[in-house]
This record gives sequence, structure tokens and C-alpha cells, in this order.
Amino acid sequence: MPLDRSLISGLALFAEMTPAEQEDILAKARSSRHPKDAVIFAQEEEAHSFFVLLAGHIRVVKTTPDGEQVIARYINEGELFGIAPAIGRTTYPASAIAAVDCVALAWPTRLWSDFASSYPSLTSNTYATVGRRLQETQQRVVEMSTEQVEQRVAHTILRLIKQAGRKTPEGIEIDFPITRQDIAEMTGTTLHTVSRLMSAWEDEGIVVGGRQKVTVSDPHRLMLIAEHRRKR
Amino acid sequence: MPLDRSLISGLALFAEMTPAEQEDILAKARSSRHPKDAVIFAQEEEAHSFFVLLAGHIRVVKTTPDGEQVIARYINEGELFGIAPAIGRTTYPASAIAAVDCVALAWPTRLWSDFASSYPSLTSNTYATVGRRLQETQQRVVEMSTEQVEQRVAHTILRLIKQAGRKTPEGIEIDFPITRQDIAEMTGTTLHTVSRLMSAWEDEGIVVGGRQKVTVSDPHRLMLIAEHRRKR
DNA sequence: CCCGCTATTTGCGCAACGGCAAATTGCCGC
DNA sequence: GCGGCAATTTGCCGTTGCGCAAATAGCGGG
Repeated sequence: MPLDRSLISGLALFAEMTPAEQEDILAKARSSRHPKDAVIFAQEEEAHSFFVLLAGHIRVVKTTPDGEQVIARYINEGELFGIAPAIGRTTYPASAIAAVDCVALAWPTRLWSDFASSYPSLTSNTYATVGRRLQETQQRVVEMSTEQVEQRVAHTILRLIKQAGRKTPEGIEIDFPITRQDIAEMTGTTLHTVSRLMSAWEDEGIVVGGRQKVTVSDPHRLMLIAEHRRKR
Repeated sequence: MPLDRSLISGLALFAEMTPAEQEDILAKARSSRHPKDAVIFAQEEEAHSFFVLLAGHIRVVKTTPDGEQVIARYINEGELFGIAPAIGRTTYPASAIAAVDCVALAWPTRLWSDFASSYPSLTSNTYATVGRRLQETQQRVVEMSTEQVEQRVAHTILRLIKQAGRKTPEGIEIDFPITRQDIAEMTGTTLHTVSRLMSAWEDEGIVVGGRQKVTVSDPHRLMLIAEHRRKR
């Protein structure tokens, strides 16, 4: 069945395209549903498709040869993912896993170069995204190099509530299930240390924990922890 | 004085352009010399130009609000740098410092969009570069998350001799002056720890140290250290 | 409603690494 | 040739945060 243009007309990525162009792109897309925990694509796999996430949240994970995992980022609604072809790769550099039930649009990789030449706004938006991710990743390197674990975890949680926060009576909550282990894999520490930190913060009334859930009740104080300088 | 096309005709970045196109691009370039330790551009500064390095080595450094520094990467001959406009930024995200005397070509930032539309091969090469840097940076995050300091330093030195190594009677030497502090800023540790590690390696005959110099005499053994898994 | 699985918490000990201080070395410029 | 400066080395100690182990707590399914 044909896809409705309203699916993508609201996304910044396609905002500068005409309705006809949007129809054209949609006509070539295939929509896909992915239940929670499904592997949408796997690291090292041939990059058959690239995607736009319409609904849900996706975890992008790198696995090392000896089985350790690092979360590269979370993808939010409206974002591109799996854009290996755009950066000159033929395999995916990481795996994408549905953090909740997800809906995405997918296009065969081989269409990328057609799209790139036909729709300059798509190209420039894509590269702006890649550039932004490069910035974010560099920032993460800086944090890992210069901050203590406590500050890194605080920064990471603040970033999560900023990009996927939802207001609740108790504070701002991360909109998808996330474990202590996940937070550890985003910050380069262990689930034990994350658990200890969050327990301490909970005692101080800064956050409210829960199974696969984090709610920040006092963002300001969490910011103070994140910015706290112990030296100098 | 006009610049000679031979300056850039050998660079992969311009390889797919016609001689006439190369002339056109060169005509708009300004060449610049930068003595060792010169700041070519500074973090946060308005991005007035983008560059290609013709000769020398450049250190790209991020400085935190409290004055700590992290080396984002080294730029080698033939590489683009300062390409803020290409990733949708108006200021430079880091500073660029000449590690040795350097020669570069510079173009005003406002020309970027003209070039991007006139020379598709330049665009795609540029984005391949950005993509590669994103990969490298992610890899660095993975290393910082999962490896001990010793392995990280070993990996970093191996990477340096791979991209800027020069054969000498004693082994392979990094082609530009680099201090223990610099290596610390690439690996997220301190110059003390780097010094201790390198002293130990020197005792074992794996490297030869020197002031602002590193020579690897036994790359194979250094690789073993880099890959050494202590757990599991 | 109970079972079983997974996530989380927490105590304990220790190893890796950073901080500090001081000595030493090599090099550049005068 | 020498003085001064920057880079490097090294010892010692303290702390952070990890490894390990075991207990506990939610949650989903049957």
C-alpha cells in the first residue's frame, strides 16, 4: 500500500522539498516495524538500506572483538540512521537495536547516490547531521579525557533528558527504557558504579530511580554535579 | 603570484577534477606559511577560511572551559582541515596549531557552497573525509571505554607511526615532534603515566625515546601490548 | 497469584592511575 | 661554551572506580 506524504512532511529533513519530491521519495521507501529489542541491522553487515526513524527510539551499539559493548548514540524520531553509504562505507559500523517498538522508513542503499544528486537539500541536511554527530562524538572524547565518572554520568543523563525527556509529576523522565548497564556503556564505566552514583543521587533527592527508568527531579542540582570541577 | 597546478594535482582530493577545474580552484586560493607552533585558527573563532595542508603536520586541539586540552587529531599532508562550513558550523570547533613549519592553501569560507555545487567530486571526497573522521572518533570512544591506559597508548602510537611514520636505522619514528604530554592528551591520561609506560617499553627494547621523539623498534611487540586482553 | 528471570543494590578488597614533588637531562640561543 | 628553559623521569602515596560476590527487588508470563 502507498505511504502517505504526511508521514514525512513534518520532518526537518524533508522540509525543503516540494510535495512532489516528497511523494517521489516515499514511493521508493519501504516502511518497517521493529518490535522492542529487534536488531534492525548488525555491525559489519552489508549496508543494504538506510533509514529514517518515524516513531520510537533506537540504540546504536558498537561491539568490540572481545564482546564488550559501547553505545554510540540513541536515535530519536525524525532522525536518519544507517547512513553508511553517505559516508562512503559498504558495511554498517555499528548495530541498531530498537529500544522500544519502532517504525521506520527504509530505502535501498543503491538509491543514495540518486537521491544525493536529485535533492540537494537532503544531501546538505544529511551532512549537517553527520557533522553534528562528529561534534558530539568529539565532545564525548573530551569528557572522557577530562572528567571524572560522576560528572560524565551526570552529563550523559542531562543530555538524555534533553533529547528524550518527558515531564512527569516527579520530574523529567527519559522517554524509553534504559538500564544502568546502558548508562555505563554510554559513559565508559560499569553498571555497579552507575548504580552507586544513582543511589547516592536518589538519597539527595536529585533523581528517582526505577527499573529501566530514570527520572530527574532536580535538574539544576544535577547540572551542578556535571559542571563541578574538583581541581584547579 | 599565481600558484602552480602541480601543487594540488597529486592530491587524492582533487584527483577527479579536470586541469581546468584545478586551475580555477587554485586561482581562488591563497597560500600561507605557518611556522612551528603558530595558531592557524583558534577554537570558537569565526570560521573565515577552510584549508588544505600542502606540507607539514598540524595538531587539532580542543580546550575545555577550565583550560585542559585534548588533541582531536593530527592532520597530514594533503588533508583538508578547518572545514567547519561543510558541516554547518560558523565557528571552528577546535584550534589548529602547526606541529612543524607548514604550508597550506586557504579559501574563504563563503566559497565553500560554490565549490560544493560546482565540483561534486570535491564534495564527495570531503564528506568521505568527515565520515572517516567520525569513524575514527567513535573508535577512540570505544577504546577509551574498554581499554586500559597501556593499551590505549600503544594503539595511539601505532596509529601515529602508521600515518606519519618514517624509517630510521633504529625503527619507525614519528615524523614530527611530539611530547609525552601530547600523547597523554591523545589518550586521556597524564604525561607521567605516558612517561612511565614508555620507560618500561624502552627497557624491554620495544621503543626508543627521545626528547619530543618516539621511535618504535619492535612494532610487533607493541601490537601485542595493544591487543592484550586482561579479562575474559 | 506465584515463579523465574533480569535488573538493581551494596559490601569489600584491591589494582590502576593520578597527583605531587623533586631530580635530571637535553637542547637552543646567546 | 654556558645558562636557562622545557621536557622527561621517577619515587611515593592516595584515591577512584573496578572486580567479585551475594542479596534483593520488580516485572512479565503462565
